Amino acid sequence: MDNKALLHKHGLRITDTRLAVLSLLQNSSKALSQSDVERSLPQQADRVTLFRVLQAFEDAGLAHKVMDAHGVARYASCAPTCSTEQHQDSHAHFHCTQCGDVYCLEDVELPKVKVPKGFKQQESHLEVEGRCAACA
Amino acid sequence: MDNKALLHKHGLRITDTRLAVLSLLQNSSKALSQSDVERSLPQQADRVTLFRVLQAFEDAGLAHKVMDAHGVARYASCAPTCSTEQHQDSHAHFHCTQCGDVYCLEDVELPKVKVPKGFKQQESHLEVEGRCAACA
DNA sequence: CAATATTTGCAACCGACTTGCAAATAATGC
DNA sequence: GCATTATTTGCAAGTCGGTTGCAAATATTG
Ligand SMILES: [Zn+2]
Ligand SMILES: [Zn+2]
Ligand SMILES: [Zn+2]
Ligand SMILES: [Zn+2]
Repeated sequence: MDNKALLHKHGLRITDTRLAVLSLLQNSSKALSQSDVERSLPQQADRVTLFRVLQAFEDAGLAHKVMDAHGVARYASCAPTCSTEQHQDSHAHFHCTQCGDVYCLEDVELPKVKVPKGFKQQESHLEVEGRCAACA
Repeated sequence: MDNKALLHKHGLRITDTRLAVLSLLQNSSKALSQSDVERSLPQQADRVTLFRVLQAFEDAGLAHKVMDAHGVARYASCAPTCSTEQHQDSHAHFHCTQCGDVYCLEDVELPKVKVPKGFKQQESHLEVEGRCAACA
């Protein structure tokens, strides 16, 4: 399935910017911030548009958002099983303490945690810190 | 040991604002953002001062910083074993998806994760999402 | 109490995030 | 293809958290 069909399947109209951003995310080994996308995009697009494209991708289950160590949102493409209804991104993330880059890691079995009385658990995420290959 | 001695032990001068912020963190069941602190403080202080107080607490090992789901820093008081040299806050954190509040949880044994070749792991943190007692 | 080092408040700036609105554009049906 | 409609885009502008430089205020030292 090409990306036009992919966008359509997730209920989004096909535009040049969306196609370009989608490819960018798919071909990146790391999660990209909005400004990363803005800088890497072959064509140029307004910041607000990129903000909304990334937001739409997240809503549609095409990309998931990870906060980096500075609290800036970074996006990575989703597994094919993600949809508008539900994301299935249970994998861990690696945060480089030097350059700040964020990488998706494999799925991991997470330990059970005891929460205070009355609290309801939904999902858990593991965040790993360290140095990436370039910085180590 | 009272808080004056505690500040002194961590190499910080004793000021009214620092004492008040320290008590606030110690008596809070949740992690507090800078603006939480500003709102809850009995006395009033400039927001830059609070920023620097929290920053100093983190450097000194008196408080640790957790990013909430919106990428805003929240602070919680540290275990007595934390110091300028090293933090020992290996516990998990609970993030309420409704109100956004962050709570420190117990220590957990974390699973080993495989990272890409050349990457160096340092620390890992577990983030649990769900509803807190008030929101559930 | 004087001398010194630190902390505070203020003004100001930055970057990320967000919204409203009008113009441009994609999808739909003839 | 062409008109109609719903969506997307760009721009202006505003919000908020985080951050710095500097001078005034204050804590510590002796
Ligand atoms: Zn997903
Ligand atoms: Zn991921
Ligand atoms: Zn600590
Ligand atoms: Zn904590």
